[in-house]
Amino acid sequence: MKIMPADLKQVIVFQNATDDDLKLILKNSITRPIEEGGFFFFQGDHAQYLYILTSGQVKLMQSNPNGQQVNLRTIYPWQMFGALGAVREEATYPATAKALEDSTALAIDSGFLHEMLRTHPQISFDLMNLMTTYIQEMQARYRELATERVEQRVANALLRLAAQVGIRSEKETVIELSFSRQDVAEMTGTTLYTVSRLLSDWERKGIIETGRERIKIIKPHDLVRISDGMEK
Amino acid sequence: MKIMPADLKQVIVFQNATDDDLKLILKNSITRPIEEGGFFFFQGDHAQYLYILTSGQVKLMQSNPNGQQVNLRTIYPWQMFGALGAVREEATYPATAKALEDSTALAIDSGFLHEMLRTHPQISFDLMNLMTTYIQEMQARYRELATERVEQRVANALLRLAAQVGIRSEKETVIELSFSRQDVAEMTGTTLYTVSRLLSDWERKGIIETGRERIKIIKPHDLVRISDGMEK
DNA sequence: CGTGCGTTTGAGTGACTTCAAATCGTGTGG
DNA sequence: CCACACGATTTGAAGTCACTCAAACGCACG
Repeated sequence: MKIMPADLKQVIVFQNATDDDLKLILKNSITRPIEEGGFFFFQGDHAQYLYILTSGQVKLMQSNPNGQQVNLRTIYPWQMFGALGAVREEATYPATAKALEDSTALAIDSGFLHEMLRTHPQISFDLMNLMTTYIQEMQARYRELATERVEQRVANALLRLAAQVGIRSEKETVIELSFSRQDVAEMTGTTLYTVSRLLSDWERKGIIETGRERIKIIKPHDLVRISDGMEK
Repeated sequence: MKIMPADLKQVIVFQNATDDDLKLILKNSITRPIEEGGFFFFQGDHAQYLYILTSGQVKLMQSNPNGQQVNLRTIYPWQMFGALGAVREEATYPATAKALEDSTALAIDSGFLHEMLRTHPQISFDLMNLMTTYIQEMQARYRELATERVEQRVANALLRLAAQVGIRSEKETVIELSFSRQDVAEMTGTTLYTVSRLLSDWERKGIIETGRERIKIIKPHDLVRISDGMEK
C-alpha cells in the first residue's frame, strides 16, 4: 500500500506540519516491512531510524541482563516508535521492537529527523508534549507495580487495553481483547500461571469469558472494583 | 540569597539560552521558599508553575488511591520539577513535591513558560532531550521492579544514588549517602524492614557501613555484583 | 487426525511482608 | 551537661502472595 503525505496527518506529532513538510518527510524515509515474529530493532542497536508504523502491530520490550523481559507498550498504526533513540544522535535504542503481525513501518533517518527538529520547532514542541504523556503513563505503571497486588494490576491492564483497542459489541457492554496469558503477564510484571489462575477465577464469577488468546469482558464494572482493591 | 541570571546557566534546559533570555525568565518568576516538611504542590493540583530548585532538597512522590506512595525521584539544586504539569496548559501535577529540607525554588508561571517555549524552540528541544533521558530511566526502573529481586533493586538504587549525590572521600572508594531505610524502601518498592535486613546483612559482610540515616558504601564493586544478580 | 502451542491446575516453595517489640541514637529542654 | 523522649532501626515470628516446576489438557491449524 502506498503511503500518501496526507496519511501522515494521523501521526500526532505531525498534525501541525504543512503538506510540504509531510512530502519532505516521506521523501526522506524508507518503507520497511517486517514479517510476524521479526524485529525492527534490538535493544542496544545503534539508533539510526525513527519509525512510524503504517500497518500491523509492534511490541516494545526491554530485557534485563538475564534475559527476562517486560512489555513497555504495544504500537498500533500511525504511532511512532524508536523515538527515544533516534532523537539523540549517536544513541542506541533502549528497547527491542518485535512485530506481532506482518507489519510495515516508515523509517525516518535520524540525521534527517534532527534537521527537521531544528528547522521545525513545532515538531519539537509536539514531540515534547507526547513525551510528557508517556512519562506520566510510565510513572503510573511504576507506582502500580510498586504498590498494587497482581490482581489489581491485571484488572487494570485489561481495562486499559479495553479502552485502547477493545472491540466494543453493539448492544451490551462487552469488550473483546486478543491477548495471550503470556502477553498479559508481561504487561503486568507477573507470570502466565498467575494470570491464568486469575482469569479462570474471574470466568467462574462471570466477570469475563476467555478462550485461546481471547478475553471477553462481560462486567467491566467488576474489574474496576477489583482494580481499586475493593476486593476482599 | 539573590539569584542572578548567570546562575540559571546551571539549569540544563537553559544552558543554550542567552543572557537576555535568562534575565527575562528571572523577571517573570517568583521565589518560593518552603520549609522542611512542607509541600510545593500536591498530586492533582492545577499546575500553574514550573519550578527550579535553588536550594534545599525536594522529593517527588506519587500516591495511589489507598495512600501508599512511591518515590519517583529526588530533586537537587538547579534541577527542574513540576515540568510535566506545567508544559501543558490546563493540566494538573501528576506527583507531589515535598521539601526534605528548608528549600527555595524559582516558580515560573506556566503561561509565560508556554510563551517562552513558543518563541525559543531551542528550549523545547532541550526539554525534549531531557525528557528522553527521564523516560529511559523510568523504563529501566520499571523493568527492574518487574524482573529483579529486592536485593538487586536496593543495590542498584544505592549505586544510582551514589553516582548522583554521593560524597566521595578522597583516597578510598568510599561513598556517603544520607537516606533513611524508609527512603530507600520507597525508592525500590519494598518495605523498610526488608531494607533494614539487607543493609544489616551487607554491613556484616563489610560491603557497607550504616548509621541513622546514613549509608557508607565501602565496596561498590560488591554492590555491582549483587545488582547484577550474581549472588547466590 | 495428529501435533504444537496456549492454557489449566496442583503441589511445593520461598521471598518478602506484616506485626510486634526491643533497642539504639540524637537532639533538645530542663 | 545530663536525661529524657521520640524517631529510626533492628530483629523475631508468623503468614501469605505469588512464583516455580511439572504434568495434563484442549483447541486450532495444517
